[in-house]
This record gives sequence, C-alpha cells and structure tokens, in this order.
Amino acid sequence: MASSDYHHGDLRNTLIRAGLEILDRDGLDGLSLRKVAARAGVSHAAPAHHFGNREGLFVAIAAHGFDRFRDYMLEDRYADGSTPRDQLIGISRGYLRFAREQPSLFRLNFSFEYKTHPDGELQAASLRAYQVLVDVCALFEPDAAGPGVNELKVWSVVHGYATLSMFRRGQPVDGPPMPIDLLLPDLRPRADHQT
Amino acid sequence: MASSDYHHGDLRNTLIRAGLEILDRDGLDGLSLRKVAARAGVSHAAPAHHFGNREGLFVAIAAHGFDRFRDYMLEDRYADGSTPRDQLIGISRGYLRFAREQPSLFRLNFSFEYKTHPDGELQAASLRAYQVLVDVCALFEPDAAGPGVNELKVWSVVHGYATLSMFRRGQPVDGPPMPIDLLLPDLRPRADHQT
DNA sequence: TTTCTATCTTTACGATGTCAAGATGTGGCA
DNA sequence: TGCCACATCTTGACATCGTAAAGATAGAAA
Repeated sequence: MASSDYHHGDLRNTLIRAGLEILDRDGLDGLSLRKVAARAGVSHAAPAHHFGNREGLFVAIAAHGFDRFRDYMLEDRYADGSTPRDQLIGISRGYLRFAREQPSLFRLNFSFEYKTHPDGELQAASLRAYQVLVDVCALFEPDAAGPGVNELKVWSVVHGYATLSMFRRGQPVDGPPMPIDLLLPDLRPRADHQT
Repeated sequence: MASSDYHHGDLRNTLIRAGLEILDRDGLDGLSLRKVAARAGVSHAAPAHHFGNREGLFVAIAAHGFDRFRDYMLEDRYADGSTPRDQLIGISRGYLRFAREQPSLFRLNFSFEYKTHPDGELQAASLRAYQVLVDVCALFEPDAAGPGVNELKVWSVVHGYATLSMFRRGQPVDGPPMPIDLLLPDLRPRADHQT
C-alpha cells in the first residue's frame, strides 16, 4: 500500500468518485477540496494538480453528474409505454426522480452561472443529457414557431417544476405532488410514427 | 460618530443592505459575513447577534430579494397591455428581467434546499411574490385538473426558462432569445372579464 | 545508469464561520 | 439620583478552507 500510493494511477477518477460520495452524504455545502482529498487518502493539495482549483473539481463532478442525470432519464424512458407521449412522460419522470434522489448533484449541475465554461467535458455531458430530450421530441411534429421549440417547452416546464418542488418542500403551498402529465405541453405525434 | 456607533440603531437593515450591494458587486460566492460586517462598518462578529449564523443572514437577504423580485413583476405587469394575456406576458417578462438583471439574487432566492426554513419572513416574502402570479392567473378559467394548476404551469415554464437561459449562456445551443409568449400555456380568459 | 517529468507531499498564508469572553451603552428600578 | 440588568457590539481565538511555493518520489526516457 505504502509503495503504490505515491503514484496512484487513477487518482483523478478516484477523486471524482469521492466527491460524488461526499455530495450524497454531506450535501453541496459539505463538498470541499480537502474532504475529497482526505476521502481518497491523499494530501489536501493533490486535487489541485488534476483539476487546477476548486471550480475545476466541481466542474468535473458536474460532468459526471450530467451523465448520471442522463441515465435516470433513459432508465424511465419506456417505463410507461412506448408511444411518443409515454416516452415523453417517462423521461420527465426520470428527470424529476433525479432531482428528488440526487438533489445535491442536481444543484451542482446547474450551479455554474454566467461565466462561460470552456471545459469541454461539462458541455459535452450536458449536451448528451439534452440529447435524450431532443430524441424524444423528434417523435412529435415540430412546433410551428420553429425547430427546438418543443424541446425548450418541455425542458422549461420540467426543470421549473423540479426546482419548485425542491424549494417548496415543507412550505404551506406544498400540496400533493402534481402528475407531470398535467404540466407537459400537448404535442402532436409525427404522422409516420409506428407504435 | 464614535459615540453613536456602538449601538447602531438600525444595524440589522444596514447589514442586509450591505449584503445586497456585495451580492450585486461580487456575486453569490463573494458574499460573506465578514465582508458584510466590514461594509457596514462593524466588527466581524456583529452580524451573528442579529442573524444567528451565516444562513440566517442569507435567508434575511433572500427575503428582501423576493420583495424585489415581486417589484420586478409588478413593474412590467401592464407594460404590454391590460388583457389577461398581456398581464401574463408582462409578469413573465418581469420575472425573466429579474433573473437577467439580478442573477445573484435570483440564485440566492432559490438556493435553500430541502431543509424547511421556519423563518417566517422568507416564507412570507416568497408567498407575496407568488401571489402576483396567482392574481394574474385568476383572470383565466381554472384548469380542468383543479385549482392552482394554471399557476404551477406558468411558474414552472417561466422559472425553467429563466434557469436554462442562465445556464446556457455562451453554450453552443444558445440561440436567439425565445419570446416567452411562445412558451406560455394557452389559457382561456374568464368569461366575465372586462377589457 | 542518469536525467527528466509528472505526480504527490509538506509547509505556509490569508480568508472565512463560529464561539467565548469582555466592553459598552440603554433603560428600568430602587 | 444611583444602581443594575440586558441588549448590543468588540476582541480574541480556533478550526476549516482554498491556494501557492517548494520539496520529495517514482516511473519513463535517454
């Protein structure tokens, strides 16, 4: 153990895994460079070499977070059936389930404001997740307003509802959970779709 | 100056104002208890007496943030006309303008996760803001699915779009801004409404 | 082997949140 | 009036954190 530790071999991924665990256990506020390093069994300054700084580590974890996010949507895609609307409801449910079961990761994923992030990994992972939505929306007729509008409608309402659910937790307005089916826009399936 | 400073008289509000300024200047990451204290001209431990801890200060600032948020919506409510849909578009635009012009405050407002916040001020302020939406939705026929569904539909899509706009800033998918009119659900005005 | 280089450690520093103890002024009470 | 209780603010201290500089280590390359 002592001899092999200096050059870890896969420290970068180990640190990301440790970060995901801490995020799950202690929340977003409990995530720090030093804790991640301690959990991985390395010195507190080791992460800097792989991620540059704190934000670099967070971005790398968020990139993995988007992949996990995508997995959630794909897992539920066909859970309610295979018609276009079934799939739309399925990925929406996966979306909401991710927000519910992985709230800290959900927050981290969307916590990078204004500054552009040239990190290709984060952009690529977030686009891979968005692509799931694009694929399902391709089963419907495009909106009259142009391409991409369906995706934007669906994404906005599902993401907004997920955020509101997190925020309102325990507030007086918090009623019984609303079936996402009620909120989704009424899209028209493409004529050439075969069920 | 020296004699009157020890008992400030209105330190609590002064600290909140200082926090709002720092938030605007340095962003959410730049907001700290000690900076707020320094800007208000008091010792670094003074805020603790009024807010308990860091989260207490942040919650108090967020409460003011929701009032400002409400002001944005009310300012734009009649900007496009006074029909129900005009008002709906108006407050939606105010909502998005707030997210654009006060991004740090917008983030702070919705940054309190899962834990319930017994702070009455925050709840009250957020409900006051939500009430603007409720008032405008009252101009439309209630959704067949029940009361409050219209509000939830509108809130979700507008909030989701606001968040997406912030996140996607500078990303490849970021196209020209989408008129919020296209995303809002098509609600039916109440029969008894007089224009 | 020797040298180079990436990787990791050690050490140090300033910033931060939080707590305990003390100082200061205000208002009430005799 | 004089005194005291209390709210308010300061001072000092401590642990944690991110970051940088300098050194140690090991594998690769020559």
